[in-house]
Amino acid sequence: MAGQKRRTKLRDRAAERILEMVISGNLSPGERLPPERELCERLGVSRTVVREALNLLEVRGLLEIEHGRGAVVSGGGGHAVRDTLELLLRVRPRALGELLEIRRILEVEIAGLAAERALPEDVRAMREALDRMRTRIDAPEGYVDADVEFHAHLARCTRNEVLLVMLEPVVELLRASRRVTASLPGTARRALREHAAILDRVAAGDVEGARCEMRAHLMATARDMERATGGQVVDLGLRRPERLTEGGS
Amino acid sequence: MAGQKRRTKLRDRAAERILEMVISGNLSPGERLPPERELCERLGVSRTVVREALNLLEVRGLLEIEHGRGAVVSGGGGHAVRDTLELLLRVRPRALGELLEIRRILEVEIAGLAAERALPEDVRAMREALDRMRTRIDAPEGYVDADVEFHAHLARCTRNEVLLVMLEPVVELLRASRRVTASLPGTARRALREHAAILDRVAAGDVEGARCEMRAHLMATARDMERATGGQVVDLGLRRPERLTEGGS
DNA sequence: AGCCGAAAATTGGTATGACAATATCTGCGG
DNA sequence: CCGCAGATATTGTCATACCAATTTTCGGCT
Repeated sequence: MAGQKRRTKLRDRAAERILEMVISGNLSPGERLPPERELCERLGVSRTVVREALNLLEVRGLLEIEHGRGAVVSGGGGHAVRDTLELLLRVRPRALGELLEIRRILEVEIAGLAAERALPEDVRAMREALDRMRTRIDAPEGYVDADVEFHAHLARCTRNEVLLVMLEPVVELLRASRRVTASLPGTARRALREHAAILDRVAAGDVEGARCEMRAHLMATARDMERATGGQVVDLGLRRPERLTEGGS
Repeated sequence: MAGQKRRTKLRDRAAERILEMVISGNLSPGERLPPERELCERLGVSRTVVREALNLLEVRGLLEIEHGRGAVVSGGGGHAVRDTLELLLRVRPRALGELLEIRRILEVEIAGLAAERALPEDVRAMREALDRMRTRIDAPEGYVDADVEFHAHLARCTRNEVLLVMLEPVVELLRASRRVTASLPGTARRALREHAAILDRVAAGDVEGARCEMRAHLMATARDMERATGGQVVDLGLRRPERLTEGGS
């Protein structure tokens, strides 16, 4: 026979071909794919199959499909990993502690790598982020945002996008927890000091020092969290009645 | 109207409800879900929607759908993360180097955590794996398998499943590369020595020592790979004409 | 001409029904 | 008891129709 067995679902083969179209067609993020009906003709399958294939690629993070507009190539594709891990957490909540451990590992190394690779402009931008943090130190909302931004920027210094992708879900999930710790008196100011210390070591290119400061910072944060919750494992607001998939970037 | 805006796609709301059914129903991995038609009645939507919802949950790793049999709850859910990262690599191949860096970070810490948490039976099992490795040292196939198994078992010692999930894709992708380095004369024997050294430190509970040995091992491996490929970035056989999704666990 | 809004065209979302492909169960005959 | 063929259950694919959101077109008005 010409083709092998039809064991693989049509949906998957269609997704594969669409993926190849995207890759070989050099479609940059933001560009639109042909509409479903046209893909049907090109691939020689029904619209059902094309839709399932597009859905597959959307869930995997390659596309973003919008009602009435079409499917566009997604940049980054970070939310795919995040959503997957989020689902994992909802099925097995005990995985949260494990995720925290991974975050600890990665962030410490991130600090080290940042010390190796940060450019002057990175340092400058982070100083500004730190300043913004300082001004909003009494507004919990803005403070948490600035805090997250600081960590994100630090990660970006590593010039490792995949690292960013793998870290993003964790950070996102921890937003709520930071809000908890930020409500404790004094912690915000202390965190600010620690961030400054990290940035100082990064700016100096002191790899081991940066790692060390980050480790200290994370340990202090963990201690705060424990204190704030009375040793309980935190309920990080994982209830999400809707939005199993992602909407905006 | 009772319900709020219809902004969220029916597919997503259906997936959410099915997910809740799985969670609240305490369905263990391996158990079957109701057939599509029954879900249609229960959720009050068409089969189209139910199918797209099930597909979503399958891609996310919660389910495994088999033709003619139905949808069963999947254990682990590791392949979901792997497939997502794999797609990322196909769209942006340059991400491979970044993934390697992440692996380096994680494996070093894994060695440290293993030294903290390995149980006697773990050590025993790993010694056996090492012995199997020793006997097959001249058969590249079996050697690579044993090597991968050693690293996997080490990761399992951390008692951190999520860590395993995040590491799996990387290891899987690196199988091919290990085959390359294993073909160089002497490397297999040297890797064996290094593995033994790591295990020795783990068994002794020497956290820093284990980290150190692992770091040395990875550096040596990287050097070999560089030597074997003449400094080229390796082409790790990422071509996969089919199977965008996963079949077996 | 230029602006604005309604109508038309485009495109994804949902519903329905039918049939094919595959797995599982059932009962008959040996 | 075993083996095998048919019946049954369940997912996979197709075709069609219509709904909903968005974009584009175009005609009327200023």
